[in-house]
Amino acid sequence: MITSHNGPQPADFTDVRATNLAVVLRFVRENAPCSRADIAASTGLNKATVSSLVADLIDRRLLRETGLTEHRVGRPATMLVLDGSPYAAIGIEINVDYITAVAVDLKGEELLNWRRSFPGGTSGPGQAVVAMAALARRVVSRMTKEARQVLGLTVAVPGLVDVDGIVRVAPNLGWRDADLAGDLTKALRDPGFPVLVDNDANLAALAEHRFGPHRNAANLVYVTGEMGVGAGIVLDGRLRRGGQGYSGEIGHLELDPAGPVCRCGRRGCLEAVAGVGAILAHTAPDASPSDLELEIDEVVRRARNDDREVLALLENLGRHLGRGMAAVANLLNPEVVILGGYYVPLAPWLVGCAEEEMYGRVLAPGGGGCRLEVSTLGYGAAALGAAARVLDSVDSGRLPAQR
Amino acid sequence: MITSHNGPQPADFTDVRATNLAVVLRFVRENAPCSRADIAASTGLNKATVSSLVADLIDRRLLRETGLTEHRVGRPATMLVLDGSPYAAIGIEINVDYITAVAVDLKGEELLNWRRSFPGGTSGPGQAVVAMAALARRVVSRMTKEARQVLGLTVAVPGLVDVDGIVRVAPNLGWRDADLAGDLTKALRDPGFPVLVDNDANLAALAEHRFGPHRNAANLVYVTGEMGVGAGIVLDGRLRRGGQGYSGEIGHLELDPAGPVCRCGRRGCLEAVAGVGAILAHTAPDASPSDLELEIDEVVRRARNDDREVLALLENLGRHLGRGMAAVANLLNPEVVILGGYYVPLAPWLVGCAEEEMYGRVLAPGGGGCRLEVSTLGYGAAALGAAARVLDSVDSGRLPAQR
DNA sequence: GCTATTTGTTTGGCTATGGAACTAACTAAA
DNA sequence: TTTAGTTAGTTCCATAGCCAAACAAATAGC
Repeated sequence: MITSHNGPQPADFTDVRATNLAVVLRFVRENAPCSRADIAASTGLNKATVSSLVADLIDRRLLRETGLTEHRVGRPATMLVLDGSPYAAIGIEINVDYITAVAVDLKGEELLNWRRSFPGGTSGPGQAVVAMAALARRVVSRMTKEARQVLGLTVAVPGLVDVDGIVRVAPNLGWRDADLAGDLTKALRDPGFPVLVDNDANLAALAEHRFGPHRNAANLVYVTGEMGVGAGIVLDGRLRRGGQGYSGEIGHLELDPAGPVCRCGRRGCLEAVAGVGAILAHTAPDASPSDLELEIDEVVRRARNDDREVLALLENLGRHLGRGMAAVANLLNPEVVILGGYYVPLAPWLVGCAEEEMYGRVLAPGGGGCRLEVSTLGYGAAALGAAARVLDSVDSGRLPAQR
Repeated sequence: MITSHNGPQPADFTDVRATNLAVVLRFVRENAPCSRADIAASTGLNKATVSSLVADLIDRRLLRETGLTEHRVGRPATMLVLDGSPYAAIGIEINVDYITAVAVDLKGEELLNWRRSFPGGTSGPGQAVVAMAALARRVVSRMTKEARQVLGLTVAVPGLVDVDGIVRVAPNLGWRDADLAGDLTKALRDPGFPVLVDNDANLAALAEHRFGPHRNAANLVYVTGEMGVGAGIVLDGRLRRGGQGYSGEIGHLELDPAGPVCRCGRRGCLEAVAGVGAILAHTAPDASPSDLELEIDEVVRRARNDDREVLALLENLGRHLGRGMAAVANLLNPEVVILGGYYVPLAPWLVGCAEEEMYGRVLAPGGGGCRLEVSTLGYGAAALGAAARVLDSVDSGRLPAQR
């Protein structure tokens, strides 16, 4: 595919072909089932060209013909759909206490979703690589058994991942400067597919952009509330990682210089006043990070029972969150900000006040058209996004070889 | 040029040609003088292709052959340079008290830089359109007299400009929902070149990206300190405008809920604590907006004379500014944040403490590689960027017709 | 003057698009 | 049942524009 954004990148015919193959593939993904004639009419490509492109994609087993249309004037059309069966994309998410693996087919249909508990907190990625490699091998072998070719594997890490895929800092895992992609590739011994690493919020944003209800939005921000708070930024239809890959670090956006002390040492960081930790500090002051999910469940239970203290804490959190999101909305003007992670179960008590604060602070007329929404993708968003990362590279022209 | 970022956009041969023409043009812009052989070697295009492309560009009078190299083994090379003479791009910047017009040639050489005082503050863009049209006509006629073809005109406006070029709100000008591009096109009566409108900070960012000392940075943020504070965001080599075109509104980033009241009604906005108005409120409480420049000169004078009060105010402003820039750096991870507008003359007293605050707050290792710098483009940055906007569309493949 | 070297052009082959004509397969109506 | 009309998809050909290789041109150095 012809990439226009970074300097002199000459184009030739193979680029045209790749671009048009990707155009057809994406069109079918979004409009399946559809006919060759539909594709030609909607994309502007010539009928003959579409036929040639479709034949190519069928050869590569990316598309498949289904039945014909009936009971219409004129020759019935041969309908085309994405062929889900021959390929798989794998996404793995690692966190303090668990590893999640998902596999999806070309359509994005989830093929499997495995979660393994994982005793994190060790002093390096060594054990994690072993555990991830083991899990990945089992996923790959399952996919192979289903006669699927694995297109790629991406790992979502809660930390700073630089442009080369090196994990620079992952505070909750205790990692620094870990070449996870390299180590994992080695552990998998020539896996035959690319292994990538990226930040979890970035990948969750990608998942929303591809699979979420706001998949039409070319500009969206995904904000994840775990122990920390991170964001993934999609602008003009692509993930924006910044100069070194460290974009989206909003956890230490300073909201109130007189606020509570954050674990980073300063006061009033978004994370300290609007992270889920800000609530747990009151309701379960000595919970360990690995009990996070249970503690949140407890908060939800108390909120459901109209526990005054918890409701007040949640409202306070929501207001601070709304202020943070206003900053994001003013700076980036996305169509939507999507709350994920532990913000999801807490959303019923957060979103109202967060919205109120946010809309009141966005300068652009009509709030700049920016809505605040809650993720519907569940906890596995980052893992799903990791798989989506693989599909993205297919969609942008890196098709699997013919035959 | 083949744009890959927004949905199905099929490609054909003319796209390949346009892409490669743009590749050659950009290469020559950055490496002139150079030979056809250089271009082929560096871009990877075939020598024959380069010859054909260069011939085309010479036909369109975008390139010109200069002398030959001498005293080298082998056949001497015909050197190529951008042909500055036959074209011009016009940028106009409108502000409360003045209108600036600049014209540049293809190389970006400034052909003229006119500044007219303009009694703003009226209740609509009508007078401004008349004044701008008059100025534009004079610039155009000067360009025509120099036998230059005008490639386009862009207007920089201090306000929110939506994706269609409508000025939604321009507080200092008192405008709302003004179709400036349309009105100006009408006033110029079929000018024969495109007329565009964009936000001033966006365009200044573009100027930095093309002409500034950090022109290599694919990710940069330009922050302008006028009465308000605005930002222009370049990520992955292109201006990012957000969903509706309202990105970069950092003026009302809330830094301190207990801070001074902002003109927006809330407290502690970046604009209220780190806008130049925050100083003038103390040093010249009843200055009119149109005296801004004089008042800033006075502040600079007092700072040079070690006026304690002013130095303290500047340090305070710098610290707040640094905190705001830390938010930007954490969220976007640009290679550089460039301070412009009235921050430039005040920079000697601001940058030190702003940097200190910023670097201390950026989470990524090594500050994420993000530097804080001061614009060297002067007051006309937005007007220059407006002209650069025109050149950008040429560079991305919209070449003037042959002959 | 001869050779080596480098530049730029010419020629031919190849790929992939677009347009037009054509075949295919159906519905609807006479 | 035949015929006209409609839509789908293929075939054939012209064209654009890339690449590779051969070639012509112009120099330095011996």
